[in-house]
Amino acid sequence: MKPSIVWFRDDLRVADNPALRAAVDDGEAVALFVLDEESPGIRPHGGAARWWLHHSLTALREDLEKLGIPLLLRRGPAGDIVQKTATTLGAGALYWNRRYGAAERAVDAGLKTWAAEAGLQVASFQASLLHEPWNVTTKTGGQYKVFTPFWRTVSAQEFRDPLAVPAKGHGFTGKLPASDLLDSWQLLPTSPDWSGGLAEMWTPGSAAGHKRLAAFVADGLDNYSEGRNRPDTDGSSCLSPYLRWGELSPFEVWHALGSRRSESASIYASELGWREFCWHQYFHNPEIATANLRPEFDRFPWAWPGTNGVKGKHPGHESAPEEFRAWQQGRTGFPMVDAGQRQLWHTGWMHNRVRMVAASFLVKNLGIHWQLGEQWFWDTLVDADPASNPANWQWVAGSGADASPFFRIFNPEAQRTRFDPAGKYIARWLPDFGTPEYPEEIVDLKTTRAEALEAYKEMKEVH
DNA sequence: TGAAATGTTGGGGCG
DNA sequence: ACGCCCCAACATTTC
Repeated sequence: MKPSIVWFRDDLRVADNPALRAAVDDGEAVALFVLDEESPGIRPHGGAARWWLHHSLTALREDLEKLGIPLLLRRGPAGDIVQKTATTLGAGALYWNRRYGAAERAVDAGLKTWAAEAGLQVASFQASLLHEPWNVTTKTGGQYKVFTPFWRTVSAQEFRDPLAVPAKGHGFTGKLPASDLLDSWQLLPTSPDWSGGLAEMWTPGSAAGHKRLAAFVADGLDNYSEGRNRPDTDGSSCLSPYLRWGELSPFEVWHALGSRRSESASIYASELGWREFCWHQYFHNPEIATANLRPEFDRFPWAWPGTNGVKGKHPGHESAPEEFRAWQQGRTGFPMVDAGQRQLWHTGWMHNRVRMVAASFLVKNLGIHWQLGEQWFWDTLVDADPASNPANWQWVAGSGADASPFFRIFNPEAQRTRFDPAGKYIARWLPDFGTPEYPEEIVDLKTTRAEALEAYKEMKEVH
């Protein structure tokens, strides 16, 4: 009896895992994870993501061990590695859950062709999205560009319930090919080890994800419509990293909401909808992290255009690179922005409302291209994925599909009064606020706002 | 999932 | 009682 390989990617869980289920149903299963930093077009993980991945793989290995299924770790270009591993092992079948980036799909398609020629059974499954992007189209057959009609259509459709954890006793017990030691990948930071704050806030792994989900449904969901806006409370679900790494599936999360139809439950459900919407945009626009979805933004006169060759210089922003560093390090002199950046640096996560404020400030008050902000978040967030992170940055910048209008400019001070009225959030993350050490405001909100609107007008005027 | 500028309204003080 | 002014409070428009 030949073993089946289940190739894990962004689905680091044993529950609700159709690929794992297929492998187990076949007979004996071997799990494989490939750290692929070489295949062209696949974005290498950021620092915070590497930390999460290390611990997530440790947790996955334990969960698989309970089922008796061994986990092989290999590093290199996934196409070659999977092929070699399957050959060495003498595997009879190859299963995985689908991914949606163009480069990833190219690797997967190549392997499907190879497996079919080599006589292996091969199948892929839907696991990371509630709705496959190619199954969601407007009446005229195009992709949805506006969230509301997208969500109206999609949330009315049926989808499966989550699958149970497979029974144990289906693990492969024969001789295994060599596996890397997880430590040899050096995913954890050293000299310095900056991960202490991440470990304080997070427990990666599927078990912790399920625990967090249950706690949120019990304690946080009913107040979510208010709570999600308040960085001074625990109103966020904090499920994003678990969804990003597939430690929770969206089917499980949806299922956990049950039949609740409260306003808060609907708002939370629509956040899952935004996640789907971002992934669908990524599927249709593989270059979403580098190309404006609205091409007119290619002409936007950024003070600091980033790396995509956008021309232009806007008066008053000569020192943008230093301002960018101030933004990254949380010393802009605007407490809402600075507290957010310090929370991010410390925990690998930033409250969603504060993300919007910090992003708006970078793009509209500092005039710095959204790509630079996107790259910073990519490197520092534990929940950044290649779809949601760029899609949300383009949403803030106004260059996205169903984006916020450019002239919707957040005032970080007004946001602070509205959403952190007692100053609890600021006090938590900015111990130096109110002392002589706290930096001066690096720009004037009123004039930079006016300059941003002027730049936007300039972009619109060019033909 | 804004904010600022501009417009409108209506109550109170006052001659 | 009336007109006038002031100015919050709210509504609408604009960016």
